Amino acid sequence: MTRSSRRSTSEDVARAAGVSRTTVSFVLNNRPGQSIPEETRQRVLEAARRLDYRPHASARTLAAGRSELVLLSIPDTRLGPGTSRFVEELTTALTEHGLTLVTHLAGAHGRLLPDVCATVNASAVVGLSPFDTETTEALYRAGAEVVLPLPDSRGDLGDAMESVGRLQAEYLISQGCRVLGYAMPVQPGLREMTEGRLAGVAGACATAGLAPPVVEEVGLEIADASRAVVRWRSSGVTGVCAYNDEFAIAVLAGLRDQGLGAPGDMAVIGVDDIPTARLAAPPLTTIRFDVHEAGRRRAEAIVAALAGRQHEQSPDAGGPQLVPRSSA
Amino acid sequence: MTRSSRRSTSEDVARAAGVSRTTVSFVLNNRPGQSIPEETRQRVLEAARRLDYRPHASARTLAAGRSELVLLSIPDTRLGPGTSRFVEELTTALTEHGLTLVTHLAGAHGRLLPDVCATVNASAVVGLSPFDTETTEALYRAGAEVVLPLPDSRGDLGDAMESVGRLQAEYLISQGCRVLGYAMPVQPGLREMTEGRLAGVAGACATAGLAPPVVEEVGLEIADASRAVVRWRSSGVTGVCAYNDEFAIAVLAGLRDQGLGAPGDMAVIGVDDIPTARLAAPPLTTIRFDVHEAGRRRAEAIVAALAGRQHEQSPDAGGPQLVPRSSA
DNA sequence: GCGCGTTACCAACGCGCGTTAGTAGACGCT
DNA sequence: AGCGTCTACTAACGCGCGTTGGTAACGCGC
Repeated sequence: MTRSSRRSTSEDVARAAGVSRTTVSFVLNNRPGQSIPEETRQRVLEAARRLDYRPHASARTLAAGRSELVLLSIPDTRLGPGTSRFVEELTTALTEHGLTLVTHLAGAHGRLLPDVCATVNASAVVGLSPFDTETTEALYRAGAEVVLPLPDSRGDLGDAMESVGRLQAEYLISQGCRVLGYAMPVQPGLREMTEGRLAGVAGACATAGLAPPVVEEVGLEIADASRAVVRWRSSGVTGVCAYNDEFAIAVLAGLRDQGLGAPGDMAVIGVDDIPTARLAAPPLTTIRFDVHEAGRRRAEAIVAALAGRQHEQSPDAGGPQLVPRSSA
Repeated sequence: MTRSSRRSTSEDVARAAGVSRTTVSFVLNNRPGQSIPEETRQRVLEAARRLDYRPHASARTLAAGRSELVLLSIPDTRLGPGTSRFVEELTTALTEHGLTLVTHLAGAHGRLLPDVCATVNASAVVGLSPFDTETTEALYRAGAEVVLPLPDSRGDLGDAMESVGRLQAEYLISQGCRVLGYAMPVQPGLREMTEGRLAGVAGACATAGLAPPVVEEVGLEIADASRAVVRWRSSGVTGVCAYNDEFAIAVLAGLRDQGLGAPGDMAVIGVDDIPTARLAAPPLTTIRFDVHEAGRRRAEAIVAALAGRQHEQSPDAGGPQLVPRSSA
């Protein structure tokens, strides 16, 4: 395990190529407006390759005054499968633009977001849901150039959430449900998303001339879900939109616990299309949205903002899709 | 959104406190062996607080020659719920030591690990399973001081995997199963973990004087699992250890598809205790391990290694635990 | 031969910080 | 008074890089 001396610097490359450090910098960042003959250029590139040279991020950041780090803040509430995949996509999409994603789990024990932003010196900070004004201010003060989504804008994610809820409800209604229920997580912290989705459901009900959905808080326990089912039944609910697949599966378990079945006694629809959704009894009807697409778009918004450009969101390409199975 | 001028530097603090930058540095890093009167010390701290000063990470890294960034490499294979939580724990544990975790999803499209290591200038690189010698070399060359786990050592995770498998098998055997099956994911990339766990299961069988487990590849599809169930039945298998809860739930679905049930026709046991495990039909017996503990221990190993100390692993505190429910 | 434009390059500054070497002043002892 | 020691600081260097403001060499027209 020869921990070989030290990494090579642009100085080393310059020496090896027989040019100055400046020239090396010009070549490697292929700076426009410089006249560098092909021969020299090749010599530098070759030397860099041979020495396995990689610019020192901190030095570059310090000199250039901006880093290529993007900080993603995720609420501490156990990140669900949907979020994981989104992070995954965002990471690769940003990588393609030369940016590196650092994810930070915001929570009680961890450091505060602006602190982290300052210590990693991120040039952009991204969240899943909009930051409040105070935090946004603090982030700018901590050195962030770009903060997304901003307090006012709901962010594409917010809108997406609403259309997800709408899609759920519309499908249940199309299947003949006249009274809908909504399975809402007991955990706080998901509120942002929850509210968006619930709003979508309520909207669809209103549009169809139905009463607003009967909201019940549900935990990921059979007993919990079972009680919720009882209450829904007594309210005449025949179709339930769940916050996500995990809660939908809980509702399914609750139904089983009551000796009932989906969709016969109550239709159930989730969100996310997690791997086990198709394995549920009965296989879960759900909403999938193209995280790949979402991650890519978010990444582009970040890149655009960093470049100072205004990024016009491409109009809802790759929106949420219904995945009909047997639970609704 | 007043993007207020610029972040304050130690120079600003020095000016505000009426001392030199050196003194500020001494105070804030409370460097030992310096005699700084309490009065001055307070003046500096107060000024720093008032100016909302936070040292510039890149500058500090550049000067000190080492960063406080730890890079975690995760295989591209969709990170399961277990991994997510581990990352979560590791993040908070490292944060407590003043280190920041950057997670990188290694995969086909992304940049290579040593590249990323160099660009974020990580001082430690951690993986879930040991890196090969070549990669390790490259990481050291990319500037990493600490690479963990090293090629030779299996790492605590490897050992943990084996004991997980053993625990699964021992429980099924204690429940009266004489021929065991193993549900192995079709995806490659999980191989490391899979093999560890399978080895544990095989070991337990051998110890009990039973034949080695009947391995079947399973995908997360009902049809797939159903076929595996048929094959296991024809091999006389009465208990199945699944790679993790998701695959266990698949097996459960496969049993249902064949009109069979657990544990009557075939006992099933998973790993991870994911949220939906208790919601499965029947509720899934599984193995939970204390990720909290694991993350903390890993973090301590990293910190110790960075400090140049040898870290003797505390002997398997917080090992895997059986969570008996009804599927086995 | 001189002036001018172009090409090919480089010295040197500064980013914000940690750190080393050193200094000015107070104090005690001979 | 002179010397040493301790306290309380500070000037200045260098980390590796991007970038500005040059300069030296060369060709070309007159």
